[in-house]
Amino acid sequence: MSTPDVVDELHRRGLIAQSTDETALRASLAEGTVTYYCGFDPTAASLHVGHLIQFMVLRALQRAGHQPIVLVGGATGLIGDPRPSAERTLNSPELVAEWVERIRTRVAPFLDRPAAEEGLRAPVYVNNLDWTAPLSAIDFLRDLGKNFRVNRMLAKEAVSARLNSDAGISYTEFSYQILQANDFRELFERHGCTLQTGGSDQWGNITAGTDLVRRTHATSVHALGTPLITRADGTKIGKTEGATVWLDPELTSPYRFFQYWLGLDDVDVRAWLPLFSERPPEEVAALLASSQEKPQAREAQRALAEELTRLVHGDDEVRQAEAAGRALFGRAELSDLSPDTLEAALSEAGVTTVEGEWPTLAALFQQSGLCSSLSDARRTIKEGGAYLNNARITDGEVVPEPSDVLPGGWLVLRRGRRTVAGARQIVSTRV
RNA sequence: GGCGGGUUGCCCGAGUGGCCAAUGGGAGCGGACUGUAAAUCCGCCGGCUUAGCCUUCGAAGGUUCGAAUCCUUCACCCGCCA
Repeated sequence: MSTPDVVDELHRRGLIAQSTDETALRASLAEGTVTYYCGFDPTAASLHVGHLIQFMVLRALQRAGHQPIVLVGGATGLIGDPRPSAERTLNSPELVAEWVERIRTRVAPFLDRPAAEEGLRAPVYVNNLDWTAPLSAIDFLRDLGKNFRVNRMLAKEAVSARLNSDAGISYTEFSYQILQANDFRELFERHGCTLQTGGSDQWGNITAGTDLVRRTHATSVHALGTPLITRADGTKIGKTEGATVWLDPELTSPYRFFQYWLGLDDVDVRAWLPLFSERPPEEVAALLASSQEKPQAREAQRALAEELTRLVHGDDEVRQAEAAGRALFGRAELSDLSPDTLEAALSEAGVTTVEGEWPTLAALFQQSGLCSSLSDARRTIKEGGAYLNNARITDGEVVPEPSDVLPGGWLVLRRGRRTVAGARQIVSTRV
């Protein structure tokens, strides 16, 4: 029995949108351990669910016995890769450095855990600031710049889109592809890295790297591009209620993370399940069939929510998130829930505390973050979208009654069908 | 350096002296219908002590009874020319 081919697996799951010479890549992967890398730029304090697909590729290759390198772009994050729309705002070096660290610690579990538990190769972490910062302008122009033809650089989609837009493009962002190309060259020289994976929106930068290695080392190295994932409604992955779904639990609670996947529509979950699930193909097929036959059961959504929450946040958080969901969306009367259950559920959903007297309900909605302003809270109440303990609120100017308070001192606030927060009064001890 | 064009609410984009808190579209939010789905329909979508008031149209000044709209200066962006 031959070992399953990792390229086959990636294709089956739809994780490959484009690649360089695939025959050569397959041969290389079959021949022995390949060192491969994927880079993440610190453009925010955390990665988000859109980045998960890169980890799926990294993990599949790791499982096949290859050596991962995770690059965090301490240098490229200072420059900014060209977005199709407009120039990026530069972030301060201090901030970028902070994000680099934060991202690096969050990313570890994806590859370190399999290394520890299954004896796979442990990832190497690198920061491109290490080799980019020492580059002088002379080095950059003489040693690197000579390898790049402006004609080809202009032809890259990210650049040409901007050239044809009102926004134009700065020399800074135009240079980005050279830095990313140089990363591949550095990793080839330092670690023998011969494969880069990344999103298809990065394809121009990725091939700039394979070209550079070919020019400077007369060697063909490889690249794999993942498909760009969009939702059925055309919006980007990972946005919900106007907010990004981050991987960092400080920014997006595991509960909300779980709810994001659970709330996917049927079209999206069917498209995404193969991409994001590492279950055996038969299980994935069964879930897809279930989604077709009895979509209202939402089995595919639930399976995906459990699997990904477990991957990103761990077993305990899956249990908490599920229990919270059951408590807050279940049929049970809130007053029948035990204080412990209620507290656990609400702390997952989001909690606000009030010192002293209860404010008006409208103010409570604003303080809980459910509404962005008092006006917003009043508006929501007027529209019939605000609930206290699952009962619609009609007057926002009243103060909660003692009889409203649930066991444990909680009020359950809800906006719309499914955005929930808890509020509790703190009896301030006299100073 | 010269000439021209531009900077409007989350995004795109109307608006060239009062009828502008500012048309329209998208995103978002709420309701109805559902399956914690999609589609659809209806409503909302700067803030507040909400039949009223306050602060917005790159920044600062100015003209005017009155300015997003006119003038001046500054900043930034785009294009053509040098």
